[in-house]
Amino acid sequence: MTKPELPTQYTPADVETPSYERWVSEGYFGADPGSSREPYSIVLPPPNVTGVLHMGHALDHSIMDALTRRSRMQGKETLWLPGMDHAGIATQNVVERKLAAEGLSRHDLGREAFVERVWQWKAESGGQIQGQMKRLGDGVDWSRDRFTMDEGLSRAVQTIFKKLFDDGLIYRAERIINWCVRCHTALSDIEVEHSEDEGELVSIRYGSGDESIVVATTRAETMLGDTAVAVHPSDERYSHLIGKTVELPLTGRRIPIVADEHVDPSFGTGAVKVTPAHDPNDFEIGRRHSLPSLTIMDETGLITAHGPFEGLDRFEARPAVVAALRADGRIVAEKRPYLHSVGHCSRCKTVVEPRLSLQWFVNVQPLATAAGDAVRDGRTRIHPPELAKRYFDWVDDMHDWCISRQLWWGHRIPVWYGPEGEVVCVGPDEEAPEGYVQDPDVLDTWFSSGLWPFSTLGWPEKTPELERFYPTSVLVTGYDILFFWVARMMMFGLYAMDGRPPFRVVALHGMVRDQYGKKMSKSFGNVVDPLDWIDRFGADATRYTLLRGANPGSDVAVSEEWAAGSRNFCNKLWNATRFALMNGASVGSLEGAPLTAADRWILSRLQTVTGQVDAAFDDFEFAKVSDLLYHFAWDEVCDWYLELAKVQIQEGLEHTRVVLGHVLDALLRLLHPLVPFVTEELWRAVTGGESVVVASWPVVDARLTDPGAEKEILALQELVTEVRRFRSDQGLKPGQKVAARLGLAGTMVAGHEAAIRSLLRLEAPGESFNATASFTAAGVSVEIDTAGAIDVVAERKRLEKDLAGARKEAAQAAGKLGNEQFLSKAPDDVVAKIRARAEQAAADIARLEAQIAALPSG
RNA sequence: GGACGGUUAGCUCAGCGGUAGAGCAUCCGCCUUACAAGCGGAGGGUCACUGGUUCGAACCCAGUACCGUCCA
Repeated sequence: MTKPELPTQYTPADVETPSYERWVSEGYFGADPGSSREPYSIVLPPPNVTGVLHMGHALDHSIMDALTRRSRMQGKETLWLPGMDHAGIATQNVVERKLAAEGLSRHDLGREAFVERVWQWKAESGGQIQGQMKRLGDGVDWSRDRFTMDEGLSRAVQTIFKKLFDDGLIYRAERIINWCVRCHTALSDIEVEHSEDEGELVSIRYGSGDESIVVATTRAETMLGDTAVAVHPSDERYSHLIGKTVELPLTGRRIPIVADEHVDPSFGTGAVKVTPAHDPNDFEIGRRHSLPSLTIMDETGLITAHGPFEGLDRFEARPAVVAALRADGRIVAEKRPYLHSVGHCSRCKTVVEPRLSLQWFVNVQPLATAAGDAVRDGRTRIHPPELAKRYFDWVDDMHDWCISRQLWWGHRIPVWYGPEGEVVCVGPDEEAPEGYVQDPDVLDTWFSSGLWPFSTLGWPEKTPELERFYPTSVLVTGYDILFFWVARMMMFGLYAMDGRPPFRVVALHGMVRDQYGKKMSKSFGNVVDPLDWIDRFGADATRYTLLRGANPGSDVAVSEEWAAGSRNFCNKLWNATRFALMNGASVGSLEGAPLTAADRWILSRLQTVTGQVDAAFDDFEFAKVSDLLYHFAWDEVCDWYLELAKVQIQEGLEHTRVVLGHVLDALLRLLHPLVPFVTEELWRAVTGGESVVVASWPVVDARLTDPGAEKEILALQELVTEVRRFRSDQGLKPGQKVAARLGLAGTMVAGHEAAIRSLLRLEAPGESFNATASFTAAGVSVEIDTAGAIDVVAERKRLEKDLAGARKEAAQAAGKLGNEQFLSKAPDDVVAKIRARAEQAAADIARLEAQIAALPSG
């Protein structure tokens, strides 16, 4: 077949989109549950329907793509299943903002029309990330694309809700929950982000005279809702007050002083105000002492009742209350600014308000225990294992999960209320009784994404997909969401699938950071857009940059320079292949070919590298995989073998073309999972094959391992490097040819004269040959006619540096060998190694001293 | 306050008991017919600190300091 002439530079934009489209249209990424091959499956952590691709996704996806592409090449029936979640709060916010621009609120539309609007938004502008995933090259099975609000997945949600409800694991209760006054909804603990913020600490005197007590608070306005003051029962300072009442300032109410074990007597004054309706700890104290709960704030954060404060926002009420207390002489101390931990809504960053509210909860205790046990007994392996402790810390101390959200976009809670207060949970295909009204709330988005590993495979139906691909082989995600999302999938998976966990392995990666290891943030201005890199450097370079830094569980620092470096690497592959093709490289049988030492060396190295790459892949060591292949490709294939091959081709060794083809074929296949586009282009050119996507993964051929050839080429490299150093020190231009006499007879590199002369640009000595410099390198005596006086100073410097190195070496070795303890206690092979080193050093010293002595003076 | 991780070349990181490594950056020299997105060469580190274990410690142990992350 004819092979296309390649341009001198790789242009990713020319090949990426057509390649991707061809892969999809050929159906390479489709998974067949009916196949008899070994299954391998990964579900994509569903991005938000509102989301766009960021570097975190790019890393996550590059890893999954590398794993599934390799698995596919290994002949496994590989499923990588894509999809999105409906992102309740985020999506509702987006659509509400659009409505606001039209001067409308969701209430103007009503629930049904609003939800219709959200679907319309999704159809028009949701899921941008899917197009971006294609740019990155994600080999997902698009025919199995799922969305958490789809009919099937909604059915899964309703099914598991009903099951949990019937098992008594879902209940409704009035509790203190995290309330976002902007999103107007409850949040679970994990949707709250804590930060150290500046606030104030105000100490307030309650009561008067002997019967007064000082409490401190950072939320002064909540005193309006206080229903007690609590002290520790054994705190002698206050024992006389326990059981009495004090007057609550500004309100005229009298509130009791109660004794509670949970009060820390060493904190502040040792007395705490108790606001059961607005603080989780106070709520518990209130429960223990049967205190009333007074709600003093509405759901938008405005103070309700209490005279002058009515209608004030909580942050306006705070100074107003403090001012009123001050006027009343109640303020004992004020600390401002006062640093303390404040919770914020993870979606909109508004300060979260603890609020007493009637909500639905999952009793997680039995589920969390099972989730912990699955990892403890090894059914699911967390990688790297150090992170398992964090997982245990989380699942072993999990609080009940608040799952109701006061939103319209999401899975509506399948609970209906009857006219007499009846409560029924309605399963799929069931009808609520006539006259019943459905709960208005929807479920937390995590409730549906917690079902992802099996709802996407068709659960609750017993589908072939579920049978074949569950449990999934590996979950790839960042360690930052190990606690909530992973734990939730584990809980639901074990619960729904008869104790079978959803993944065999959880492989965790870190966060993507900038070149100084700083977190990427909009406010810091160091955010890199992966699409910008894909445009400028190519998808392969973007992926390679991320994978090259991806050590298990640790963060990845990236910069533009490294992306450029990755692009350069792709270009190197391009040009190496171009060279090979220009020289007729092709795949074929090596059987019976007159392989040279160089051929046997590169083939041997290929086996070693293949084995190392496999091991690293199996351990999710993507940085190592990348590094191994980078060095093999660049340093060994390009820098050495191609140069040696030039000589062989010139000598008419035809089989060299096959060796070139063989090595490139394997190298490109090994690299394909990391850099799919450039390898596809080149592999097709070299082999004429259909696609590297469906090519087989290289396997180690132990027969090609050749330690003898490796040693021989190592010696050759040593010699060439030494002579290059001499040339460089002597200011001989790389391209400048000089005459040299080489004492190769009897050395390990005796058969490589042509290669040595070619690599070093050394001509055979002519009649006028006059050695102006001579030295020994790798056991070979080298005499060079530099066609003029040599730079004696440079030469002396070079030799003396080597001599100093050899002397240091000799001293170190002698030190060890002179130590009785070392000789008697160190293993024999170590002692032998040191002895050999001492002998080598001694020989080097003698040789170098002689060379220095032989230098012309001056 | 608790837990975990980190501290190795200018930057980002490997190495985890037997001669300190890589990429990028730096310096010098080269357009040598695959590649200047390249080629050849060079410089650069009391492996945070203090003790301990060991014939031998960047590596194991203890403590200290600083940084980071999560939880409270």
